Amino acid sequence: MLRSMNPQRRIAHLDMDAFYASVELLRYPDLRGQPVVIGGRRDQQPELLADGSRRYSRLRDYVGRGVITTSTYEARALGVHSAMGVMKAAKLAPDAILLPVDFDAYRHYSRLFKAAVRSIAPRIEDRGIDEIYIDLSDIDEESLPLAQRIKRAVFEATGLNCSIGITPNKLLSKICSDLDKPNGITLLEMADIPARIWPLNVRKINGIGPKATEKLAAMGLNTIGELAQASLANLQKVFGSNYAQWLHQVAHGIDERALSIASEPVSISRETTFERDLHARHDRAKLSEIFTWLCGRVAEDLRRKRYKARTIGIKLRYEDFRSVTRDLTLPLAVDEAGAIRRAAGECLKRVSLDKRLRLLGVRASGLTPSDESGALAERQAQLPLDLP
DNA sequence: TCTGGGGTCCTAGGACCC
DNA sequence: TCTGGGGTCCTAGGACCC
Repeated sequence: MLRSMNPQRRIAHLDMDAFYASVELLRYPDLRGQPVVIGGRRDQQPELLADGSRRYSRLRDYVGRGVITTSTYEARALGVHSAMGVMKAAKLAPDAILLPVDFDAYRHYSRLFKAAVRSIAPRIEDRGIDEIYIDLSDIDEESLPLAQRIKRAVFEATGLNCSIGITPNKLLSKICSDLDKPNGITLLEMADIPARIWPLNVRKINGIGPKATEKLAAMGLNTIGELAQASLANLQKVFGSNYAQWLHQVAHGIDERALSIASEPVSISRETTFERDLHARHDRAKLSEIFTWLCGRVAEDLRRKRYKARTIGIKLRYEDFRSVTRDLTLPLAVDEAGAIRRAAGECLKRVSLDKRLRLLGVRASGLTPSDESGALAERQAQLPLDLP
């Protein structure tokens, strides 16, 4: 790769601390210092009382499906973490405050913190609502004061804290931004890898999830250092050759990936988990209503973001949590609710509807910018004429 | 009282073309 | 009626991430 010819890079990973929960604390400062979790359904807004105070929902009052999206550090101390079912969290922390998610607010603060960082270092890679990579290679300033300056700019723009890792690549910076959370700065060089990275669990590596961690544990490999000492041949017996080679590299802290400064979406989707499982025949009207609604939302999203999609797909999750998907690629790209509904309806005919469903989703992929798709279609139509 | 919603990337097989 | 590879597109599922 050309990248390896470059002098050493300096890459930061910036991660907002307990982002959704911290945004909620800006709005409800009286909750500061308390265990607060964000998640569940969207219907438990705090109630404003006559004396101006608020009455909040408690975790113990919640009934139904849903997971925790984020929690404050006080709630985490009680064992409540992201992706945990709300009902399970309620057992651990019945008195914790429960707030509904408000993505519009989080997107607003997301734009603010990213703009603040860009004013100092313009080359950033978006990694979702609450984290970014920053290329600091061309900035003439020592890492520690630079990191402090970025953190200060983020705080001044949002009132929120973040944690930053600075290392020669994305892999290591991602690990490091987590090492001194919250409100931390971690700097690391390649020479520090044996002392500071190798003792960590393999799960700390972005790209090693629950399945790979379990397989590695079965091989007796728990720390990144143990993974680094493992033979490539042994890894290849358990993992595919590509993944085995990647494991071997990342264990040594090697990662030449460039930052992706601009990107186009690959797919746009909407899905919903029902309050109770629905049956295709018994709950036909309800299911049909939700299906049409999802197609409408996907159409809205496509038009708002100015894309058309040539492939429409559905996703079903059965009561036993098994999921299936079906796709249909159309001759022309679409962005209208009716066309999406028809294509998704065709997909629905190809799945079994004997068991009850807990989730239904609609997905649009094969995206083309809608501004140019007309011109593109014209060009394609002319193509045969241009051939010799 | 299990297990959300929005994504990306990879693999693998079959169709089809050259 | 005997058999190549390579390339692209489509579909389905799964791991992983935030």
